[in-house]
Amino acid sequence: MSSSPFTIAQQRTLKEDYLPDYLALDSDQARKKHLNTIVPQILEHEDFRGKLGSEKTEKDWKASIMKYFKNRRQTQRQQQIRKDAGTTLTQNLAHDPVDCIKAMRKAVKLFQVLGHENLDGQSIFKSQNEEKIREHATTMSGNATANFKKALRELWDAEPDKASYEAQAREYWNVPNNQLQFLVGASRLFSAVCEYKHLGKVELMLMYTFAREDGTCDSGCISGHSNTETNDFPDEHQEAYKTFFEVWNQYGEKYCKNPDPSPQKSRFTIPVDSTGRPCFPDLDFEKVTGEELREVMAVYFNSLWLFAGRRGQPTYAYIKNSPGSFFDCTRYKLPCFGNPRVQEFTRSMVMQLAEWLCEHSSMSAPEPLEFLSGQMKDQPDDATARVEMGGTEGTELETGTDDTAAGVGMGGTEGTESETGTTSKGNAEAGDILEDHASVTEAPGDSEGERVEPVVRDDLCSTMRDMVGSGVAGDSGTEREEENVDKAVEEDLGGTAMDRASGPLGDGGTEQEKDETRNVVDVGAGAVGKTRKERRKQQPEHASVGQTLRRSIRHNGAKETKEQDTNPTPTLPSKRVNLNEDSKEEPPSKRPRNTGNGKKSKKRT
DNA sequence: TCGACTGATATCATAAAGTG
DNA sequence: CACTTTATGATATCAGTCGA
Repeated sequence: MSSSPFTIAQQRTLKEDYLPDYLALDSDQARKKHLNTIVPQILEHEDFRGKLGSEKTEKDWKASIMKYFKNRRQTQRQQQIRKDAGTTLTQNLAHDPVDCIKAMRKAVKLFQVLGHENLDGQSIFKSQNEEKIREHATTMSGNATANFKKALRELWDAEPDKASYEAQAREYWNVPNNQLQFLVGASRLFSAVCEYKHLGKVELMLMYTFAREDGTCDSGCISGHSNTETNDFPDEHQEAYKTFFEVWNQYGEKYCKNPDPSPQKSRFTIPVDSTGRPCFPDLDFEKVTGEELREVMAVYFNSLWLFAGRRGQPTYAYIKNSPGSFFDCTRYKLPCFGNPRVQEFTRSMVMQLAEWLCEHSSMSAPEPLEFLSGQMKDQPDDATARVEMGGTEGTELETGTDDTAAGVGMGGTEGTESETGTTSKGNAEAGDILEDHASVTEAPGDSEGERVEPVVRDDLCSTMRDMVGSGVAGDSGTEREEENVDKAVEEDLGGTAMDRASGPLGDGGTEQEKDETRNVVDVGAGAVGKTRKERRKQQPEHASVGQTLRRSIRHNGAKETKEQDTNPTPTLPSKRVNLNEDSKEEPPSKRPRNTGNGKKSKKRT
């Protein structure tokens, strides 16, 4: 019954053209008189005349129209009553302890960005094949809910191309986004803590500085107020804040700034043949150290992997277990295979494989090794696989700003992580993102190769003000713009992940030179990363109210910036509580209370 | 044991129509 | 006209299952 008898256009006409005047009248008599005037007009309106269904007589339609207005009047009245009676109640909702507790719990999860939800190939597979899995589940006996998991397991086990899913999973993993998530979480937590009132009246402000791999720092603050009406400190004391901010920036940069991110060029290069296929370089094994050999090999496989149109990095484990799925075993009889960066792949195995590659996969070889094409084959520009690799790990390969770049989202090699602990490039920063909607004029895409995931969501119900500096601390403090993040660019959430594993040295990926004509791959000769599997993904959450984020993106020492890539990554697997959904949520104070009537949940949008 | 995921169910706001 | 009833949509919550 809630479905309107009128079409969308008719509803719009009623609502926009006629309703305001009707509701503006202040007496029943005036409304009645007005109604008698407008109903005939409406029936003659181009959206209505001849467009009202035959299921009702004209008299009935006239009654429906009148009813529409009367119902609206009734709704207006009830809302007014509610408002009058519950002004304080509404206020209290913002401070509802239960809501606050919930917010805090969610925030805690957010802070556990690194500790939740191992996002792996299977979860990607699940998200992309939900229907298929569901169908499969229905064919099984027993509990449907439980069957979903069984079905998933079965289909996943049977999936021949797990590697591509694994590669995709790696893309959802990067530090900049973790930083954003941290801010979202902090913002929400501050709000919840302040509103919970367990601390009584409270004012909070968190100053932060994040380091970016391109040498810049990203500073800002988060505020929380027990009274949401309270101004942020930076607003109320702009000069003082500006002064403080300068000092803070100096402090933050002192301790957060990363070492020179310039790439370390290697003395080795990965040659590329006329078709763009990377070939194994001719090496003098007498002059190559074991570590260098591993590195060269790793980069070579990365290049080859990308050349095949695959994403991420080679999934060595899967390749090893199912070589036939990844290359033509009849043509290429590798003596052994494994991740050259891990010690489990022994020195002798590395040598064995290197010798084989030198013989069978060099520029002079008739049939150099080639991976079977992956699902990215249709993506342009990846033939040369972003071959510029200044640094060490394959991470450099993914520095392309273009989402179509094959080398997207490569963290460390599978099971590999930088031992430097420094995060990789991909400065798809919250700031960048948020700056978009904060209307900051200064181009924020301050890092190259950044993989900007437009993960802006409106879940940051706080306001975010960016302070974009260009080397002068706090120099733009007055440029703050406040804008409800609800209005923020909301893109595909796919990119909430980030590469965690970074190149051991240099992270030269930031130095990507997109010279498509280059036909060699510079191989960084950095140290081999240690193995450690840490692929995790944070659960997106929404921020709550009552606090403000201010950020300052500092570009000190940043190299030439590139246009931020706004292409969303492949869609992040939709979750029951996903960002999109969450992001639609309004702050408790504004959010309409839960509605529902016991019907089955409909597919969420 | 706990957290995550699922489908099922409960709750509430809203809109259209019915009733006195 | 005011109020009630009915239907629907959206979201929260619950219980069962699985895996770490």
